[in-house]
Amino acid sequence: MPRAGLAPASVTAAGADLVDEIGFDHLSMALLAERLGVRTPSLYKHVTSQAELAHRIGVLAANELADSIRDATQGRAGRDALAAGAQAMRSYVTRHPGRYTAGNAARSTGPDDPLTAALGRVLASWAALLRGYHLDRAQEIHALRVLRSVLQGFATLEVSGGFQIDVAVDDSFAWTIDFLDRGFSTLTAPAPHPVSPAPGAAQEMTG
Amino acid sequence: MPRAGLAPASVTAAGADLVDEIGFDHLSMALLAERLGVRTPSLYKHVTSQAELAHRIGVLAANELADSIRDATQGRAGRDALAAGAQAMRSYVTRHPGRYTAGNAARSTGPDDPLTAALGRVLASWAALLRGYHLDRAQEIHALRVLRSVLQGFATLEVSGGFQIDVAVDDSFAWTIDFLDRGFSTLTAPAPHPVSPAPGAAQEMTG
DNA sequence: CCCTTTGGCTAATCGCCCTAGCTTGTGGCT
DNA sequence: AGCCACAAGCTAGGGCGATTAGCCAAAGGG
Repeated sequence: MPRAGLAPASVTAAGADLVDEIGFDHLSMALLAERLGVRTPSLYKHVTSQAELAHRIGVLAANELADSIRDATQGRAGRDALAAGAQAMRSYVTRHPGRYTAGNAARSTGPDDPLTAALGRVLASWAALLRGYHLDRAQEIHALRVLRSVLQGFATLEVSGGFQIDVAVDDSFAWTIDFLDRGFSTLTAPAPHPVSPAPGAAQEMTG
Repeated sequence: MPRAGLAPASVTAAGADLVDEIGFDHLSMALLAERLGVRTPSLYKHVTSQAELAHRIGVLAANELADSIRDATQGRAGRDALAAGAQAMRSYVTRHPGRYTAGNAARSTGPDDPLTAALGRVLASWAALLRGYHLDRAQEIHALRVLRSVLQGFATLEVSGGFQIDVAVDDSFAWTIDFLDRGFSTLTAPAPHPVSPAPGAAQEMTG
């Protein structure tokens, strides 16, 4: 009987494909084994437990997401970068809902956990993106959290079917990016004393 | 041997308490039975399956959340209402993370499903809250989705430990409400031709 | 060509969801 | 007070999925 030629990475990859098809919470060792043409216990030669498998899928997802965002925002800045990055994330979540869920479910076990680095990459991308808005330090952290909250919430609601009239979801997403961009932009302008507003802000308010 | 005097509602309530303590994904019939001083199969006299139990907990959570938001926003409008409603939700999620997860995991089975009504109540609260900003119809739905996305995302990230420096989470939340309020407020003002900005907006923009 | 390593298999255990069928409180009716 | 129907709890058991133990063969290096 020939061998299947599996490895931790290939098992993880197959698991990632599987959860995207059947949903993260329906992941089972039996199903994955069947998919790989192998008996269930054989998987344990490559992965110590189902929990570890789920964790690996989560790490994979976080890294793929980080790559997507990095690629999408390359060479862009400000509003363009925001739109591209947000769209990249939304598109990734829509195409890989199972992986994304795995990434959310995974919990970092410590600084050496590759998940820590992977999530850090995503976070760094958002932080870099916000740097284009020249916020002061005090607001940066808050803005970052708002951005993460919106994107996470929107993505979660969308894949879980929380938006009933799904016709307009694309519009809502564009509107959301606009909303964020305007919000972040107007943070850079305000001063404690009367000044002439920044051009973008002026157009928003008076025109 | 005396009877335990259980009922569907009391089983659901005990289950809700349980998931808040151990986390929604650790819910088990065995654990709940033990907690109620009863053998596992006895639970099936009151609940048809673990899935149904989880669903009931989700409905309970959605209704409790709707009540909290309604109570918090009573007699308030505009920014006050937004702050109170958002805070009510955040506080509910923080106190009842298991219930909240159950509410998110639950999927409506149809128009007769009480979950549909319960989620509708929450949605209606947010919609009523936004009505105070006098947005045009076209923007209302987008604004509603942004609001839901932010709150859902923030709550999820907070309970899942996604915000590392948890010292400043309260500040970030206040900042977020401010951000939303400013964003929603400036939507009411813009007109296609020069007009004097609304008082609130003017204050924001000019200092 | 042998031998070590290693990936795959079968057999078996454990835990948990759930069903079947018995037993006995409990509340209503006479 | 006594009887009866129903409902709530219990024990026993089936089934499924994760996991472990231990065997056996395939691959690759000497």
